[in-house]
Amino acid sequence: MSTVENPADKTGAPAPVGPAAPATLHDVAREAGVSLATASRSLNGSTRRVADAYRDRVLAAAAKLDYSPNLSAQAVARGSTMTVGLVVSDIADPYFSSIAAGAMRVAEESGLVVTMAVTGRSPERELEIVRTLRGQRPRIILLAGSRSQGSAVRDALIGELQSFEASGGRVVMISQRDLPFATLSLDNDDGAFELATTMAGFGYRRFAVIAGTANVRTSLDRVDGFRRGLLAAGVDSETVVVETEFTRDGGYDAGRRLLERGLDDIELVFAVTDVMALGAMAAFRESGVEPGRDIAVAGFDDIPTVRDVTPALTTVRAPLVDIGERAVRLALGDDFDRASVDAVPTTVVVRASTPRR
Amino acid sequence: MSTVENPADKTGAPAPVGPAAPATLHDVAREAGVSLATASRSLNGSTRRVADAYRDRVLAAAAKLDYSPNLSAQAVARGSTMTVGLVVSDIADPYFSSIAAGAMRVAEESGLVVTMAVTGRSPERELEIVRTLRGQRPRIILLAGSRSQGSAVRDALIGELQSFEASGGRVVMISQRDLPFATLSLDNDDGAFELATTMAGFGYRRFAVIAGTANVRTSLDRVDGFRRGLLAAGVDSETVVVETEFTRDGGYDAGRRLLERGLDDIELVFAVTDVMALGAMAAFRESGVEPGRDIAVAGFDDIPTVRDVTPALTTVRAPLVDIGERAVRLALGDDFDRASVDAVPTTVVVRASTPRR
DNA sequence: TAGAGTCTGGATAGCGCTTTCCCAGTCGCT
DNA sequence: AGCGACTGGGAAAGCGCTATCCAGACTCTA
Repeated sequence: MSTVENPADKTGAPAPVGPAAPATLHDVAREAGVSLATASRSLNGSTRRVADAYRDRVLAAAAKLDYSPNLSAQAVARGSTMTVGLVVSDIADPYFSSIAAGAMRVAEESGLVVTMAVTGRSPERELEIVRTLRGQRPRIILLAGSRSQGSAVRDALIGELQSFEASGGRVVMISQRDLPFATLSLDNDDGAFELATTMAGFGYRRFAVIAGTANVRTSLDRVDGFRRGLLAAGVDSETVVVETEFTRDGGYDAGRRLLERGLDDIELVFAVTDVMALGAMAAFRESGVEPGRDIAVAGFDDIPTVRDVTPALTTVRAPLVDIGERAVRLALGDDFDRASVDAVPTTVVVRASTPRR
Repeated sequence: MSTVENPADKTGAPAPVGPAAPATLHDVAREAGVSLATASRSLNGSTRRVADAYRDRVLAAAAKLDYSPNLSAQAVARGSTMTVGLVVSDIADPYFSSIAAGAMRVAEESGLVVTMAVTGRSPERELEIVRTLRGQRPRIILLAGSRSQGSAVRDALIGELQSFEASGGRVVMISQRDLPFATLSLDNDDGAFELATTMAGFGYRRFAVIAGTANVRTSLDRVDGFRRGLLAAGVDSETVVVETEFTRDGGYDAGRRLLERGLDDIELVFAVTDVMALGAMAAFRESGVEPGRDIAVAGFDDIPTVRDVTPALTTVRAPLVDIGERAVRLALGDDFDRASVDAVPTTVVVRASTPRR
């Protein structure tokens, strides 16, 4: 904002007009012929009343000068901001964008500004992001899709977040329930359990699971829940597990690996996320194995698109938007408890990809 | 950040320990036994050198106190920020989340912090968002999916953005090319044109178009381009146009309306966005009209999921992530031209939803 | 050995805003 | 008339930080 200011320029040549600095509150006050204090009080709801005559003059001056209060300056003066930091793994992933949509909705509703960052699933990047986020002094930091099992980076992240909390910030983790912060998690275990029993009830007996990499809690919980469900349903056959990336292409890749291995002894493939299931279905179909007919497929999350694919995907519905909303409401609550662990219930949604046998 | 500070409390009762204010640079300087200036110089790359002995002491003190620079204060002192404001219609929509992903990637690459806001497709909301965004004094404001044809709100929006530019900010519009700002648009017209001629080449002669509401430029361009293409290909039959919301459900609704009207004289339905096409396909299928067999369907954008639906959707590929990246690169460029209008080329992608006749 | 440069710390004046604190004016009472 | 209790404007002290300016300590050259 370096303004070229050269009142002594008498050359007649047009002064190189740099960007004019935006009007300050001072400018408004001068224009209105009132003090700084009065201008400030008029333009934001302070506790103090301002006589209408004065206020109108200030408002008019502000409009005339196109005044826009400098939020950074306000933050400094007030010692607090109206910001919430949202960090997700990948905003193009419907899982995260749905959560983000919910979070942003209630944040904006509450007059909060959302600053968002993407980790690309890198713990180092996540740490770095939280560091700079902390510099913003947000009211809330929301972490969705965090991951980092017992590493130095993880400890640093925890430390960073704890410092943040120590200075009055609030952090909410979404679906990473083994970090020492308020957590809003899906009922991954139960959802997968119920999916398994339901599928067993449909007559399926032999399963494969497409899982995420082992350091991701969400994946572990879903796999475990599924296994428990099978056990509970009396399924005793071995379940094949394939590990892969948490993306559509990861699922595709896992699908290919299953194909190579041979699908003869597998009746149903459970992918721990819908996007992975989608990828796997694509791989199957590409090889002439028709999902829903030759092999059943189920996912988890119920992202919007899975009802529009063919066959429509059986999955476990996670109220993603709702989770985003709840996360910020939780953080905003008067009775915020930094140790609370809420699990949002999930429900099995049966669709055409898993016909009864 | 109201800290309870009561050193005189001798009651023995544990002082109600409010959140401790985060360490300030002042604290660090004191801890390190140096001046504020030296501390500041050590902790950010200032032009001035500071002797290693001093710097190390400062760094150690900062680490010990868990210091995190207050970005707002820096912004105020420096008179500039490292922020970019990104406003989209709906972050859960893959169209926008892809653009956002691209934009965020290069923003973070450049050390910029992204603050994002969602308009929900409301012009009023958009205006309000831009107002508060301006208060952040971001370096850049990126508007994706803006809409507002000739209203008072539109004028206010333009005014707001112009004030922003006047004070050195940069604004880039994505795919809303008739606002007086630098614009990065898709080659909507050409893409639709080519889709039309390709489809005519496949033997289709009778078309329906699912369009967005009339005040959205992108929709208009796509419809016009499609019409021009048909004309150029010598198609002379009347094209049915249905207007609807820019969402999956809007598409579904339009599909239903087409079904009610009767599909006998229609061979191919072109929806101006993929999400709308997806909705329409769902409606068709629900009524026993099989897309790709009983009726051809084509979309626009090539969002990730459309290759995974069945039949895979013929569409016009828009390099969405790329657009997001280019938008912020454009804004960051030394040779930024606030009047530039770039159109990103699109390519027709033929898939199973539009078999040759 | 002076005089002119360089370095590099420290003091300090802001940045744009909020929020005490002070004070003059007005009101309602006795 | 006299006096406490409001009201509401203005001066000014910060908020946490940067950047300018100054001063002392060195290093060079002539």
